[in-house]
Amino acid sequence: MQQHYKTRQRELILSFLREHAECCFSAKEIRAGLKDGGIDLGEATVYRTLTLLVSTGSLSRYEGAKGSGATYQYATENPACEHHLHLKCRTCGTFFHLECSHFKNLWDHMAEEHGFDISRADTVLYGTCESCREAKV
Amino acid sequence: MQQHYKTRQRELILSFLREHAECCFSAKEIRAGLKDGGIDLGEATVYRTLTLLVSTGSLSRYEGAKGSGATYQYATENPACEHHLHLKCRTCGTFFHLECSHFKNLWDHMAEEHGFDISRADTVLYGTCESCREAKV
DNA sequence: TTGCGTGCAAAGGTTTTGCATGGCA
DNA sequence: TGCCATGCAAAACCTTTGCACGCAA
Repeated sequence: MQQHYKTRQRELILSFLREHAECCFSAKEIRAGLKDGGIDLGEATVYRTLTLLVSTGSLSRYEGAKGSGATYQYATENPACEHHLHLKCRTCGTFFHLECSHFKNLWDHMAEEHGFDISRADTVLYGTCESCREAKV
Repeated sequence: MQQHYKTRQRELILSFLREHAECCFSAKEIRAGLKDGGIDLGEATVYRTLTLLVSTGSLSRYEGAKGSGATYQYATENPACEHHLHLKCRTCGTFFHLECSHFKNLWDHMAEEHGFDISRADTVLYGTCESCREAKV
């Protein structure tokens, strides 16, 4: 197993995401966000760091929608996340976090009846949010 | 609203996906599949056609996993798909279709209690399949 | 000192776009 | 004939990789 050093860059990236734990950011946005704070990191470093932090469980990675790349988010280790669901509106692009115990049934059912272990952190349900549904009418 | 012509290329791509309605294909795979049949379409044409067919509802588009691109599948209009769920194993990459009435509860709950209209065709749940779970032990 | 991390530049893969030509209606 | 579609090549994007230098432990 390889060892990991604690570096300024890793701290910066992780801090940035921890301070905005309710949002998802693309690699580009993270880089831009840090740049706004006067910190300029290499592109490769950002990608390598994100990959590392996802593998250690510090971050979650979500596959991007059409055209855009993947997005990353600080992974809260709150046990409440067992019932946590991620939603993304196809129309306005908003990303929602939903706490609802109703979902536990689904995960359990999937695991017990279908042998599939759903990754809560990775999974995003796509659809249309309330505001956009109303706007369409 | 723009009009659409019925062209040989569109028919070919749609036929290919309809004949393999149980599978997902990347743009590259679709092109390769047609090439095996002696049909060589331009790259841009394939992408433009796929985008068009998704917008008309003939196809579903799924965001690809890390590294790979998006995949497309023939959109069956079977009402049974109301209970249809898509799963993708992060380990082996296998794509599963699962028919289970259990999910209707979730969709209904989402719509009624949270105002979010989930798109069945677009949504993919990520996790680990049975075989890979066993292999890990 | 040792070995991992960083930054730059270049490369890789997927998808989009510009433009002239081709084809449907 | 009038648009829309196709094909090629080039470009745009996002992400990864190679390599020399820098830095944590």
